[in-house]
Amino acid sequence: MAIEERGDSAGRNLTFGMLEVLGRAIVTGAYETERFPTEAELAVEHMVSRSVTREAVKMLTAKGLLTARPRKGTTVQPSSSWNLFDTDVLRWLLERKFSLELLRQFSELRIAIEPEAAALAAREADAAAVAEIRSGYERMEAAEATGQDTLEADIGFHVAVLNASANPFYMQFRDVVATALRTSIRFTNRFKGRTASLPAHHRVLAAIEAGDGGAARTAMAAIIADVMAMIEDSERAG
Amino acid sequence: MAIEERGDSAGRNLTFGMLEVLGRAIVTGAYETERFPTEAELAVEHMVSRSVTREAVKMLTAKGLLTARPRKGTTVQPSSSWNLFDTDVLRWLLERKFSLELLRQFSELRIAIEPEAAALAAREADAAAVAEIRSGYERMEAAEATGQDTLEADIGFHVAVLNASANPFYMQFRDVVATALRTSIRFTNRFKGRTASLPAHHRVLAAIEAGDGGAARTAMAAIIADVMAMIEDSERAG
DNA sequence: TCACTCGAAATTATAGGACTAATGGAGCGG
DNA sequence: CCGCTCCATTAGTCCTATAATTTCGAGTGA
Repeated sequence: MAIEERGDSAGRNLTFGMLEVLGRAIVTGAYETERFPTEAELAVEHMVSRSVTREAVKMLTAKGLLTARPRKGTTVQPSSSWNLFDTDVLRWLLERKFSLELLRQFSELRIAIEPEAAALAAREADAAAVAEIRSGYERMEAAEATGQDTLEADIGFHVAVLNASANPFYMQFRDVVATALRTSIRFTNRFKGRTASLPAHHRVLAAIEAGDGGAARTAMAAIIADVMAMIEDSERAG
Repeated sequence: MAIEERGDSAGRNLTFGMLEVLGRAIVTGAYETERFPTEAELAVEHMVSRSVTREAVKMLTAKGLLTARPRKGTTVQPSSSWNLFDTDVLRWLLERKFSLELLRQFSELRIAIEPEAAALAAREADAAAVAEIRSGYERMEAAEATGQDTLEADIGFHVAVLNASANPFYMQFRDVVATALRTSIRFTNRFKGRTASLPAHHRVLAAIEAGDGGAARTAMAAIIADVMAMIEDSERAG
């Protein structure tokens, strides 16, 4: 199959297109049973030059999905060495191999990150960062009223809190959280009428504005715990 | 400068060698004032073919350090889009641009991750994972006695706890924590006679063996808080 | 029979040339 | 002054040739 023929978005150029195709194939387990093709085979199969093939393979290598050795060929790495905090890898996983278990594991991570980020934000955030959080909250209020834009508003709020932590390691989770929330909407949408709790989010905002780290941590923890409870209910329900 | 002439380890091949050289140069800010060279210039400058150059650039693109567009050239991305949880990127940062601030920010992340990982480990760890943690602790005891191997034993303990969480997102921090601890030894070594507290680590082990998540969380939090206090003391001292 | 060496084959790694495509800017025409 | 066209620049793509690396097996000698 030629890459240009794929119906969905193939990326800016042939290399990025091939990156998407191969990345998705790898995370969905297409090469768990059969060996990964050689450069030459990939080039023929996807109707691109060896240069394009090699560059795509190198990018996947950089993300931890592949290794290449002369004579041995190119092989898929065990999933334990994939970089899950690479937004491409995470997106492939969530879009193509979504599972409640994966969503629960990701939410377990949020339990660690976001309350602590909120606490940091309460201590460290400057006026602009706090304004971003407030603006995110107000957008959620507006979305609540109209029923539109709820997901993006929710994402905006959580991203604003991460940004306000003034710590690059926490800020790193921006894209990760945004990607995960956006792709899991198919799941959360099943719960009609269940939107993110405005009062809970307001408690986070108020605590950060007051500079109260402990209260911000507690309030954010409550939000994520709520998400977590919903997921665990679903897991029990099957 | 030809890559083969570099004194330090250049990686398995020319492409990986160039990846290291360019990656280090970028994170240390070598291109903050001057524009990033074009493919052709890089190839000439490093005396490699355009193929090698392009593959190295593609790997750096995959890690979020570069973007390339026709006519515009290859440009360095703002550090906010670098993937800090890529072990290469983190290693370049810590080895070449070490600062107390960076170490403190990283420790702030550990405050979020490791206590929660310990709590998960207490709930989820199987016998083999617990055995790994115990073995890590015993290695620390032995290291304490001989004064050798203390750093690697400490790393082993913390990595074993992350592994025991049975959550791939927490396990992802294995290499990151290992890299950070290993490269910050130059700093921690300045505190002669100050080794990781054995009793504190034993409390973590005992809580996990007892399946007591709350106690494991508290005990691990104490360990990281101790590290954090040391860093903040140093920051005040200058 | 066993171990050891050495050669051949497979596959990635490297080099380099030719051409294409995209894009930004200069210059030209209205 | 505006807008269009054309040109220069740079990454993107394709191709071919050769080198380097490593596995596997054939052969060889004890």
